[in-house]
Amino acid sequence: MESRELRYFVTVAEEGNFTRAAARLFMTQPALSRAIRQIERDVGSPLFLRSNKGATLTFAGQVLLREGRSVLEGLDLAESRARAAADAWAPPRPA
Amino acid sequence: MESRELRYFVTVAEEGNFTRAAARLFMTQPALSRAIRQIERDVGSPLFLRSNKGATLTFAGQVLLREGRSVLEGLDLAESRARAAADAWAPPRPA
DNA sequence: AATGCTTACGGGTCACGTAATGATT
DNA sequence: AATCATTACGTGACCCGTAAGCATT
Repeated sequence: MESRELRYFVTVAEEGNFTRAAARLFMTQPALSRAIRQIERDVGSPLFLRSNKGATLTFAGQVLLREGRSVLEGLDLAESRARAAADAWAPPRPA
Repeated sequence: MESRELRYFVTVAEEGNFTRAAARLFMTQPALSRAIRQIERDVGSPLFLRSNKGATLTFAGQVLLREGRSVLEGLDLAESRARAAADAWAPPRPA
C-alpha cells in the first residue's frame, strides 16, 4: 500500500463522503473512488459501505483508520526529524 | 514523502551500495539514484555521502533510517491488521 | 429530479530502462 | 581499467479529469 492512498482513505473516512473528501484533497470524486478501490484490492476486502447517503466504515475500515492515522503521523515526523537533524548538523552561521 | 521512496532509501542504507540495493529492489541503479535524489530534495539535505566505495549515511540519513524503518513496519502492520479484521468479521463458513 | 458513487475514455506526467558520462582508486 | 554513481534520452504505465451511467430517496 502506498502512503498517498492511505491519505486518501483517511480523508474519506473522516468526511464519511467521497464528494467532500475529494474536494478537501483538491481532486475529483471519480479519481478518489478509483484510489479507494485500489486500496480495497490491496487489503482484499471492502473498507466502506457505500450508499447514496455517503460512505461508512466497515470493521476492517475502522481498524485501518486507527492504524493508518498513526502511520501517517509517523511519516511526517520522520521527515521533519530528518530535516531537524540536518539543520542541527549544519555548520554555525556567522551572526 | 512517499512510502515507496522510503523503502528505496532504507534498502540503500542497509546495503551501503546503490548497485546492490537496486538489485534487491528489482530495478536499475539509475532509477534508484534518481529516487534517492528526490527524497533528498524533499528533506532538503543530503542523506548519503557517495563515493566509489559505496554510500554511507549522513547524520540526517541516520535519523531517517531509524524513523523510516518503524514507519514501514507500521504500514505493513496496518495492512495486515485490516486484513485480519476483515477475516474475523467474515461470516462463518460451513465445515 | 436530486444526491452520491461508479464506469468509460482520453491525455499528461512521472518513474523506469538503456545508453553514455564522470569520478575515484 | 575497474568500480560505483550520475546524467541524457526515449517510452510505457499510471494517475487524473471530463463525460456518461446507475441506484436510491
